[in-house]
Amino acid sequence: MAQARVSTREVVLAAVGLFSDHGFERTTMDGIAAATGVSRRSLFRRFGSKEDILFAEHDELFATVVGYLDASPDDPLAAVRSAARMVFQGYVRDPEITLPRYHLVRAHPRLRDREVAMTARYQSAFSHYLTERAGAAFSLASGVVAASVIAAHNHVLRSWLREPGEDQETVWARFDEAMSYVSTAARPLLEPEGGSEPDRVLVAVYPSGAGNDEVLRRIGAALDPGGP
Amino acid sequence: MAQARVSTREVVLAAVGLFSDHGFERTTMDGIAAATGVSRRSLFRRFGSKEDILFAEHDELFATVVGYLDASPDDPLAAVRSAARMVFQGYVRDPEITLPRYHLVRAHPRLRDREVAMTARYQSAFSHYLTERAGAAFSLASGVVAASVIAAHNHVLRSWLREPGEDQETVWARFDEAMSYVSTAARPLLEPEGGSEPDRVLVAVYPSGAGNDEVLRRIGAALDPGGP
DNA sequence: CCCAACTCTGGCATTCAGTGCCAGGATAGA
DNA sequence: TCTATCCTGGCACTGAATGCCAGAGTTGGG
Repeated sequence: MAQARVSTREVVLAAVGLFSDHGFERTTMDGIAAATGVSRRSLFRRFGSKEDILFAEHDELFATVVGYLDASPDDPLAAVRSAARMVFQGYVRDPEITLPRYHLVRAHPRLRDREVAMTARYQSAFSHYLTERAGAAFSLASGVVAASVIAAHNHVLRSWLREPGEDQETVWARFDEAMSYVSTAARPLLEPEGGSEPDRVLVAVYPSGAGNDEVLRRIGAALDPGGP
Repeated sequence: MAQARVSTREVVLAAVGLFSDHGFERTTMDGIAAATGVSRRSLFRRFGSKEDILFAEHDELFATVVGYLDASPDDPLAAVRSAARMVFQGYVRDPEITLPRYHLVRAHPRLRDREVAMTARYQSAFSHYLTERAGAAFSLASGVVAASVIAAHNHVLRSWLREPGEDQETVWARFDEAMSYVSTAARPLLEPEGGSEPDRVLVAVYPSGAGNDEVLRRIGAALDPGGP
């Protein structure tokens, strides 16, 4: 009768089902224990808290992502971009958990805070990684870049969570587009070309139809307002 | 014997003292009730939860900031920048609460999550405000800009929390510098100059010593890699 | 094969956050 | 003054979370 150990995933799926059916608050640990065959005491031991059951799978992903970053020595920004892609995939490939969790999170401020804290952990990890690679002088830039990448990630993620039935290719295209958008704007912040100290940043926005000459002309005019 | 109602601030200060002295977990609501003269039941009614006592003052600030944003029709980015300044001032002007809270937050993951959730609320408010003003087409940009402003704010805030004794002018100078840094880079994302649709963004970083000609030359080279 | 050390599990008891209910006192308005 | 309303505090209860202990299963060494 060697009852095989009930897997983490099985418990999470059962709990998510109960939460979705009867609400998070109204679901008790005793209920989850009864539904899974795992004792209440063991649930607390293995997951820590009722909330933690909802995010248990996510924690594994976080560990994976951090491990990936640690092993990525080149092109920190590209590594962070890939890491964000891993996170996004973590959601998309497991809708059975992430979709009901999304609806639960929307309904319960407490769970929302928890979700926010998760993404903040990624942001912090990204920021520290970038600072580590780019140097302490870039800690502000690293923080801003990490925040931007996370914001772009969340932007696309939310659209998928609201419309999960959409074509996978479309979703991924949107993700990559958002990542390109933010990482293009971010790269210069982390890699000033010269080694000289306090560089200046120039940002120009111009119509996509404009030729290089026109772009140069406008920038020249902006740099030298008093000129001819 | 009309016992005057104990103010929110008095309760918060007493609770912060207890938390700091005996730890957050070990401080019970009964203890806070005994220390303040407010009944345990009324504490829950007025603050909602033990955690909420720590962040009660902060909630008022949040309401103020959101009200400020709603009443700021012009130059959304400048308004957000001012809002961030208000938040920063909310911390700096009340070290009696924010400093011990910082140390508590560092020690207890749960409280840290709560703090993170607070700043996420600001970020969300900023993002929505920017999207509202700039148009739905800029929702991604709004999210990125809001995240960047918050990141810069938090960057300076953390340095103050670690070194609260520093000269006020220095602190504020650092704050304004960080805000200039991020808002300079962010403004073009929200305000493409022409009305034409999908503009392109150019970001260049160059040594502060470089003359305008040198800057133009480099940009020209970057725009036309195959050129002479 | 056997015993010992270790690990994992479940049951039990306890603490304490959080909530619903109700009664008493203060206050404002007619 | 009488009444409706609000705020407070006491009481009882649910349920999350933790410590303690005992039993079952597993591993490793002799």
